[in-house]
Amino acid sequence: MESTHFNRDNLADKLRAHGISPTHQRIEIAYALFSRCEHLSADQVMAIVNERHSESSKATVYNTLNLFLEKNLIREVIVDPNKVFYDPNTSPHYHIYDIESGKLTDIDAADVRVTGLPPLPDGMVTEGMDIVIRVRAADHQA
Amino acid sequence: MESTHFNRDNLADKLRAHGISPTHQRIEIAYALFSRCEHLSADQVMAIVNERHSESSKATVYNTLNLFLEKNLIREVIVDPNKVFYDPNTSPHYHIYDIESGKLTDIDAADVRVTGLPPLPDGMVTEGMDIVIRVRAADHQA
DNA sequence: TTTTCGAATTAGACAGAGTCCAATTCTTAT
DNA sequence: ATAAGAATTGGACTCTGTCTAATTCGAAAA
Repeated sequence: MESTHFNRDNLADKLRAHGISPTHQRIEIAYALFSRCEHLSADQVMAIVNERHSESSKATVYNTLNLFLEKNLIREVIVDPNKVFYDPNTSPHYHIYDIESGKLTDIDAADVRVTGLPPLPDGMVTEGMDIVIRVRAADHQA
Repeated sequence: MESTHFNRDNLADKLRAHGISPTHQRIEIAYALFSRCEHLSADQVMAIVNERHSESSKATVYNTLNLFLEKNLIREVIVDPNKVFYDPNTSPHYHIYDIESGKLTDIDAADVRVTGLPPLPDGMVTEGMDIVIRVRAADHQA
């Protein structure tokens, strides 16, 4: 099982599997996200993709990230009021957020159990649940 | 116990109790938040406060909301990538977020139990936990 | 009451994230 | 090879939020 190892070729397949035609720019953006398995903001993605030569414009980066979101290739994580993070991990999981460094860490949802939630309002359907644990280095005072 | 009923006078006391000198503008902003018990964005607060006459500038509204946050008079809720909501309810609670209307509803934390969370990384301390249940009207398709 | 001085407020310039648009350039099927 | 549609682009634009320097407020001292 080498499927965790992404290269441009199997990423193109992954895009096609999600109904996305794999253009050069889209593959580079997917590669940025999936090769390093991190939570990246749009401008981090842009910086990575354009490291060597200019590969993608700002508009394309945003278009593509939103397309990936729609097609459920990635998820967005909203913890910082200033920017959205994009998460290449789409399996159910929650997050630990270091409020000082801004670093995000995954928590596998499989082990987590939440009980005592009230019933949803009538005619409403769950789209998902986000849990964010905000943490801080113990020695720093708030 | 009529303490749930806020007027300008007991709001001034509430501000003082949190170490905030109660100016005219601060009281109006507090009144906007606490009289209606809703989740408001900064520009909603500004609109409410300036409904009749112009009472507070944009800078004051932002300064004041951030001051209230620091002094734990209110909390911020980050669910919408576009704007922060300010929450006059500081007792432990979570949120239901209607992704179509943007409406936020409180869930009392007292009944909710979360188990199976991994231990925190070494030297880290919890600042708090946010839970957001994203919902949608059942008939609308995603 | 008047003066004084630090605190609060203000307008408007600014910054950064993200969107929009019309023009250009790629894809791809024929 | 070509035409039609899709993707990409730069740059202008919007929106939320911050900053700054100047003004105004208000409480305490005189």
